[in-house]
Amino acid sequence: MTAVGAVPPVEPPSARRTSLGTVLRHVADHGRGSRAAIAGATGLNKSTVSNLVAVLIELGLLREVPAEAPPRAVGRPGRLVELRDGGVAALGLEVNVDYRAVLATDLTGRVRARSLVEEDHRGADPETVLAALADQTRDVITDLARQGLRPVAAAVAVPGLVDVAAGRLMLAPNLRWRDAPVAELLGAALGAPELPVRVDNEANLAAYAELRDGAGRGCSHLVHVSGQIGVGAGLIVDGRIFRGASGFGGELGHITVDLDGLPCACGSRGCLETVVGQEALLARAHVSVPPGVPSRRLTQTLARQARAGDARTLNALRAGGKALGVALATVANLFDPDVIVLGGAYAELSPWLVPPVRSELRGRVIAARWSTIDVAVSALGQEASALGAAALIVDDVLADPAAMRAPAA
Amino acid sequence: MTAVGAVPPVEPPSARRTSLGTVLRHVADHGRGSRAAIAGATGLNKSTVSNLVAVLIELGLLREVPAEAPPRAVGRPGRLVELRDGGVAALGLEVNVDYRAVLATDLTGRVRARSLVEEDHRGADPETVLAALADQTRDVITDLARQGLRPVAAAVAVPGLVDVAAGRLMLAPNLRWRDAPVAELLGAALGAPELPVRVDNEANLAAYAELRDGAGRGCSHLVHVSGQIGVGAGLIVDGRIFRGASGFGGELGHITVDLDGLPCACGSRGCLETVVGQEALLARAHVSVPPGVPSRRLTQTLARQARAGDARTLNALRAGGKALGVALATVANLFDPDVIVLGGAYAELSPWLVPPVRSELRGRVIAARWSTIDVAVSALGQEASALGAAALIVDDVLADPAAMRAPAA
DNA sequence: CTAGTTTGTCGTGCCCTCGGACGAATTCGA
DNA sequence: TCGAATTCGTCCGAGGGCACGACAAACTAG
Repeated sequence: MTAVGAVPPVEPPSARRTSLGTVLRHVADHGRGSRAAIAGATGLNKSTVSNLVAVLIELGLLREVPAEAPPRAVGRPGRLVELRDGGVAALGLEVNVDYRAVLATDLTGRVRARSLVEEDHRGADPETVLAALADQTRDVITDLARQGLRPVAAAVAVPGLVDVAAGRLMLAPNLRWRDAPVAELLGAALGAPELPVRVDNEANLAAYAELRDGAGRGCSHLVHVSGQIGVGAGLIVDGRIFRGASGFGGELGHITVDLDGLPCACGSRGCLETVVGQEALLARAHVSVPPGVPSRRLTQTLARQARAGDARTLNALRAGGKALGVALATVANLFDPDVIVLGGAYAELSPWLVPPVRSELRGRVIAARWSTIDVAVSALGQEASALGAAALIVDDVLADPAAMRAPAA
Repeated sequence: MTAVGAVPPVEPPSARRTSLGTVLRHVADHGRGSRAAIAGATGLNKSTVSNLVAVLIELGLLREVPAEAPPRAVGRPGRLVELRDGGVAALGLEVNVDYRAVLATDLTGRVRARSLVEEDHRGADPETVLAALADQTRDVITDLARQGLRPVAAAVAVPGLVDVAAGRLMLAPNLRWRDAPVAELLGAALGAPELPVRVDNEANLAAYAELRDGAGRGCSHLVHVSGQIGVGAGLIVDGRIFRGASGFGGELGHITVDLDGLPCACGSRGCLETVVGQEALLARAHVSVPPGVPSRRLTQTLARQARAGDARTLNALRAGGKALGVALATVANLFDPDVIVLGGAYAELSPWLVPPVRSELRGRVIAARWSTIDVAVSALGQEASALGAAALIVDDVLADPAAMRAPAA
């Protein structure tokens, strides 16, 4: 009676779940293979793998490769199985300041449907915005249905502090949202209660996308810097999203790069944002900012002026690149990542930012003498966060395939 | 044939191992309890728990509580089991610049034997130093034997970059060691091949000790700053030691706090060490440093002068505290820890360092508005790293009790 | 066409956990 | 003082799940 609050902290691992996950994960990571090869690589028994593969095919997650090139080895050729790119799909959603994105991938990570709406959400009502996002999502789902794909879950990327467990957006200064139950609202608006909805921070998910499908493939420790309105970082530690004790991890924009620097909106001085935040760059480059212009257009203006050789713009980018390099050197000294990925606006500005960043890293990172840190540029573009959201769902499926229901006939 | 390199990546989880671990871990975390209570809390079946407890008693890890106060509930009273503080012991060792420490704890974490030798190891031969450490360890082991305790494994804390998997110390600038096979050398010197030896970084282990037995008990994310000769940090992420991609994580001493600061020995400028490293503090406080004085004495000198109200010393500590606060604000913005622990020399200097650190954190940490970060002072002293090393071994036992052999009669 | 090799499946047995039944130990109430 | 109620620990049987070995299938090499 007293122990009711202490119900099973870990639900029955059930052994089966982990085994199914082992096999599916192996196929996802190493590509198609025969049952015998999978058994050899995972350490499971051949017959066990056979059994597990049968279940996974039944669940619509794997399929036997229909025909194959003539085998080159002696002996009976194996019947290859691979991830099924039909059947199950993952939804990746994003609400950001001036756009909404929805996309869906199959298990292999390929995008099968997408939808992007540019709209300014600043100060708008969460219910309204999420209802619009739900409409978009329904369109994507019907598109999926035409391809024979069935979504199993959705993840939403939002720009702010998230309580992941509760699916709530605690605080999003740029949206001017506060304590919005995103998962609940979106679930209601979708009218599909059987579709689980997860919520996570946009920077974290962009970092995850880089890890899975972008510049950080194969890495375990990654830092993704996204210069949007502010300067945020998504951190991947040991292959998993790093959130910190209370979800505030990766606040790169307000680390101090200059003790006596300019005052910042946060109340401090010399924050990174005061040098390489979008407003700061525009001001230094003397770009006039009419109200209501989406931030991406402003980045394009900066890039155009830099390409044209405008001295003030080049100076702004040089100073910004140096500050960014100092900040990233600090991050590198603390986190020791495999790779740092520049995303968001910084991807477009990378020709001018990367050289000073590399130079500062060389000079300031202690470990640089032994192992150099890769500085890469994101190629995922605006959809990065939504891609990361979908990847999160794909990972859920790979980790616990048994949680899936078999496809309706 | 081709897959030989890919032998079982995870050895048979064996189900039993994890179950034994679940039960033992529960008792360690929640204290003594009856079999029925453990079953209720872990979700395992009563009979299963009975079975597992019997095995753990057989292994010498648990014991039934001999007598107990009269129970206050109706029904048959449970027979309580608790962690056995006899039988199994964990060895925590440390080699540092000017001392060697060995201690042993029982499973409950209580120190049962210790040994400390002050000696300058700078430039000394790894073989010689580790042979001396092995002698010390043997003395501790005989002391343990008198108490009926049997060591099951040892962990060594070293000040430098460690390849944890290989048990090698790659680089220790202060010791002037390079690529020393610490685990191997110590194992040979001990002449006890059945005693596994692990190696880890001293700052990491001190942080772990704070998490387990010190100021960070119950936290999951912790930063431990140790001001010794240099300035190092140990980071705990999600209850586990954070090492980074290549083991360089937590290099706090060389993050930039002042763009135009003093040049640093590392080749950069404005590193934290140039302000709050021991040399910097001593220079600013105008303390003369005769050669060969252990660093701890110098810290005591600083503290004495500060207590006496020496203006130059107070100024040095004020400036150092501010720089430390700026650096820790950066760490907090990135890592979002529950608690920051000041250890090493900073523990002794904490009366003068903590106020400016707290003040900078308040002003510069974005999350400080919602959740304040605790700044604590280490109470573990010089033994912190060795305690953490022993805690690591205890954790190994708790995680996989079946790896233990039954005590010799 | 035969020997050799590798693959996938099937039957058997073991390990481990669960669930229920039952004796044991204690409190409460008559 | 004694029985009812309650809770604890153990025993026994059942079933899930994996490993092992045997065997048929499929293919190459000569």
